[in-house]
Amino acid sequence: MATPKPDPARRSPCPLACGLDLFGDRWTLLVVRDLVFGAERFKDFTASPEHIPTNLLADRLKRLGEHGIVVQVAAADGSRHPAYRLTAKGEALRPVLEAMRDWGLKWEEGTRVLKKAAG
Amino acid sequence: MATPKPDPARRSPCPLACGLDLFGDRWTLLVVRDLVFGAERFKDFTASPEHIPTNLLADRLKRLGEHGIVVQVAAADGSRHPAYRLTAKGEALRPVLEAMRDWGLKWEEGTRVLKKAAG
DNA sequence: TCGTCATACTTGCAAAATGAAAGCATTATG
DNA sequence: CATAATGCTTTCATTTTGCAAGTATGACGA
Repeated sequence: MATPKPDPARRSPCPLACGLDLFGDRWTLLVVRDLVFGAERFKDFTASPEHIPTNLLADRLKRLGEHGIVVQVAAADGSRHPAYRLTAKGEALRPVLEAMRDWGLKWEEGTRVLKKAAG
Repeated sequence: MATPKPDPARRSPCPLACGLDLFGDRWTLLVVRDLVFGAERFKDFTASPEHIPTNLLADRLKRLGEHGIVVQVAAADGSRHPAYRLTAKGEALRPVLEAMRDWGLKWEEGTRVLKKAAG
């Protein structure tokens, strides 16, 4: 198979710019955070303190799915409602979240970690 | 001095959410990247391959200034045009950029580092 | 000092994204 | 079976983005 072409919509070959095209907004990394924290179901995400609008949540889950960061799996409890899980590519974002968390804790007054990450 | 209150506009005390309110968009961290790479003047930023619109660049430099991440300094070459520099708070974002860079390099096809960071 | 070019923005506007609210299937529960 | 919970979609006002053009100031050579 030929070498896959880089996305023509990409702004530059910079890995940072490329990442920001994917999760450079106010919500996407919070969804990833919730997944790291063990969220699986739609309502889990809406229960987070930031209260993401449901239309944005649906959109973000879809986008993350399209980019191989999230997959739908059968719910562990046998429910037929969809459950979401991080892929390896999604789990690999953990160091990004940790770096941002550390920065926030050090430089932004009044921030604190709310729970421990699952895993 | 009394304990400073947390920003009432803050979505939650989560350091991640707080950081995203500041740099959760497609451009802000690219501006920080350019500063790490040694950019100082307005035109330096516009010369980057992503070609940030000038109205957004002006807005982002202002916001970063208001949040103590960037300061205006006298230009090293004696010019009276403004020069921008990262503060310690801004330099502290370096691990965030590095984590995102590493993620992009590993998971996003065709990305590559364009230059070496200054400093 | 005058003219010219570069720099550093600001303004205007169309298009896209955001976010609040309500609506509505489908699934679970008593 | 009735009712509630879940997982979305739709609507629409507001905000943000991004392109293009305009403008004001600084730098520089004649």
